[in-house]
Amino acid sequence: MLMLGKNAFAVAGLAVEAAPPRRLCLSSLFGTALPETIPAGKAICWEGDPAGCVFQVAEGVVRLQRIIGEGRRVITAFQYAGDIFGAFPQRNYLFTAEAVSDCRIRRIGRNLFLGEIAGSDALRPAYMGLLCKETEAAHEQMVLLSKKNAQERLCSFLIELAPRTEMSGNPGLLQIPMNRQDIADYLGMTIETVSRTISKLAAIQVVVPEGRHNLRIVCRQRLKELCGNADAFNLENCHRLVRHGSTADLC
Amino acid sequence: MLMLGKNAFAVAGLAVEAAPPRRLCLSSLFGTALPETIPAGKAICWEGDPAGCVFQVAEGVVRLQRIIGEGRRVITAFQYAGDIFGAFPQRNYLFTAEAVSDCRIRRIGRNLFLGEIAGSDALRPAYMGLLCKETEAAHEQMVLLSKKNAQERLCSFLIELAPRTEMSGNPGLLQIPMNRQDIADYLGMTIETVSRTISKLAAIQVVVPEGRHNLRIVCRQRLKELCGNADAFNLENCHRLVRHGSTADLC
DNA sequence: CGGCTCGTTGAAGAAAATCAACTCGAGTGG
DNA sequence: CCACTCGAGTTGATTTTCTTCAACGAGCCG
Repeated sequence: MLMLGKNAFAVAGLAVEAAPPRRLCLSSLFGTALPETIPAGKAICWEGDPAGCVFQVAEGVVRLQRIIGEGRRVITAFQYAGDIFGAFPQRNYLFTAEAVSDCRIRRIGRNLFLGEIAGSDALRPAYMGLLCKETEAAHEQMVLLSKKNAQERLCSFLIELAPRTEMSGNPGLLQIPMNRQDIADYLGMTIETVSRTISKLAAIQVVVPEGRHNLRIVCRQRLKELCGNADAFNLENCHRLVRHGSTADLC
Repeated sequence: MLMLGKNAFAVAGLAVEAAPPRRLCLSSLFGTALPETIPAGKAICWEGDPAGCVFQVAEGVVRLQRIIGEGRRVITAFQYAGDIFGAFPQRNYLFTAEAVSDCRIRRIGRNLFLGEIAGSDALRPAYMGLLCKETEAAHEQMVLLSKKNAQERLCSFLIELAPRTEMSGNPGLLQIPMNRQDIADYLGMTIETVSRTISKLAAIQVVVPEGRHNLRIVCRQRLKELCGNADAFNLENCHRLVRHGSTADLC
């Protein structure tokens, strides 16, 4: 039941093929492109290379990463089935993209992509939406890396992962396609800390690991609370604002 | 000589007024707007509010920040004279903007701004360039927060700050308009660690603090090396790529 | 001058990294 | 089918780094 082969992570990408062919949707631009198969670990594009193509994940998971000196790697984002990456109008890729699991991806030329968007009043808002979503994610990640502790980081990751890899028909059971090193490099921690933190969450009965690559969420509410996101604008919050020298009259 | 009042941070914004009135330049869109004076600490716009305006810093420094629960603040970016912010096509602001020092800013309506860009083949690339620069900065910040230690963070900050606030006529002398708490919240550390790290850099003769808000860079080359950025794509680097499971045939 | 904020420094503590041993499970080959 | 191997993951012990708490000092303003 838990025997997962290399190819076992094709789940949750179901909606992509069924996407409506209306040209309102950025996905439709990839409709004609033949999906390529990318084996796990193989690179799709390289940081610094001229950004010739825009990609869509049809199946599997892709990591976007940067390498900085002395073997340090930062994963800036994961891309799941349906996600489009490389669409930012940069001249060169800001990241190396690699398949986390065996993937199928589609690609189209960047000029074609941008041209279609420029020529369509319907696509432009969708494109802007994509850019916004990406920036928002980047900001969220900055907050995570800047202010959250190990447990909050991991919980945030799981909550973010849930809608992407939760098994339909088995709610609460997450697939975790990436290995511990990937998670660590995404969350700015070490594999040991990732491992320990998962164990700790298991100990307090918030999740139950089922093999290396599956995790059952026992108490989603609790998991959300452990993310360290302020949902309530409370008094404490205001005090700090003042302490930081803001004269904002919010309180 | 080092007596800096509240208003003393208007430097380095010299080029803005003199910007060419050609419509090639995004700045020209702000040409008609009257500069508003914003006292230090005052907010310019709020996170979550409808993004009604786009702003340009005419003079001074602005911080873009997010508050998350329990008094935690993250500064996602500083904006200096000439910089445009709030231009991202989000419906709502992703950050609260506050004046670090007394500022003069210009604002124009978001719809006007985006309309002008949509209507001009010359402005669109400039706008795209702005978005790219911002994303690139966000990625750089993720790397910093994810993998750099205190010293590397501070050095990176100083190197980034140098071209913005270095006093013309006195090369090597940086103005540091923001206080220690701002720097700490930008770099994901505490004021104490910021202070200690500056002292340490001073001890090894890389910089010399001159008062609270000025810093002389003694050895810029050394400072750059201490940033922890990989400039060389060295062997070590490749080994790690392999270790991380990449089959990339770079080596 | 005195009070105040901001910044610095020291000492103690906590969190995560590092180093190292061990476990588990998947794949291999007899 | 079972033993073996190897890599990934876990767990423990130790160390490092940064935070936290606390005291002190310097500049600024009335």
